[in-house]
Amino acid sequence: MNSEFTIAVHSLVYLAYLPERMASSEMIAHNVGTHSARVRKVMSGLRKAGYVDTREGAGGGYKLTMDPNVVTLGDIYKVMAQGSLIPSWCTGDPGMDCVVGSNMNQVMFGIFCKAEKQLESHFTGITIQDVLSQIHACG
Amino acid sequence: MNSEFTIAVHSLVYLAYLPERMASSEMIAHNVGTHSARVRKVMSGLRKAGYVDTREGAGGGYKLTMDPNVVTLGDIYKVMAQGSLIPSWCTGDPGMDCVVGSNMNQVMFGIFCKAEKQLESHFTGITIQDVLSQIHACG
DNA sequence: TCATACTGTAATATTATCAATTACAGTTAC
DNA sequence: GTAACTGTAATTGATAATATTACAGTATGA
Repeated sequence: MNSEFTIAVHSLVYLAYLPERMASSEMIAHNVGTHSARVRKVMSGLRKAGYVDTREGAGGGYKLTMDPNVVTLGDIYKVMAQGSLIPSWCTGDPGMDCVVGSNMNQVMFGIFCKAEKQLESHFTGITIQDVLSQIHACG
Repeated sequence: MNSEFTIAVHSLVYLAYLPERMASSEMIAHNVGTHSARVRKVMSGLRKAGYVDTREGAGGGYKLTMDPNVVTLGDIYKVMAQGSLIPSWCTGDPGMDCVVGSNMNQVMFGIFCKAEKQLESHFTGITIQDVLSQIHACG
């Protein structure tokens, strides 16, 4: 699984947790446990998808624009990690003589696609606020 | 996703397809599109789990022992790729001061575990015979 | 207007993971 | 005894993930 998805979720939950709902890449990176450049890349994707606002320059940073009760992990998955379940490595070869060898690729692809849809719908059942609530329940 | 799972499924479907339900690692490797040593490693796991029988020596190879209508991809997943959905890379750090940073790891782990259970149950709904039937339907 | 504090992005290094390859001991059939 | 297999591990090579560095662009405030 793509770790950018996890970083994105963590960042959004962190923003939702902050009273101002705003933080710099440096602050987020420290909370997530990675480097600010990586956070900026992930946040750039979230901005393009409309989940955060960016302000460049001094005092700038990222601000959550969406309602944490509305945005789901499914939304984030679609933006950051869609297709991550399907293996890049495929077996068989369509040019083969054998029915099994020549069609396995296609059949497995179909199976993985369905699996991915189910995974997505699982994530769609969890909002950013849900994650934050679970975190508070940990304490 | 671990490609050993795909190799295992392909191998079992291939065995189920053969009239004798038997083949050497060389034959399987050719059909799958990888090397015999890799096939042997995967088949070794399937043997330990009881899905195939092995015969060493000349004229040996692997033989399907289970009913293709009974063995599911879920069974194979459990043996070959369990846990593959959970990212190895984790965000946050339990020793942190911030509630979010210190608990995110645990919460995300729980979410991924549930996701994995659903994935498993998706695979459990598909038998080796189902895959073979889908392949025949391709022609 | 200049220094400062940010984002955006790309390039490069560094690891980690995955897969191919090789090797060889052990086993069975003939 | 030889040939054809499996079992397993070690090594190499390829690819992907992550960290690091760098710097141009932009806003803020003295």
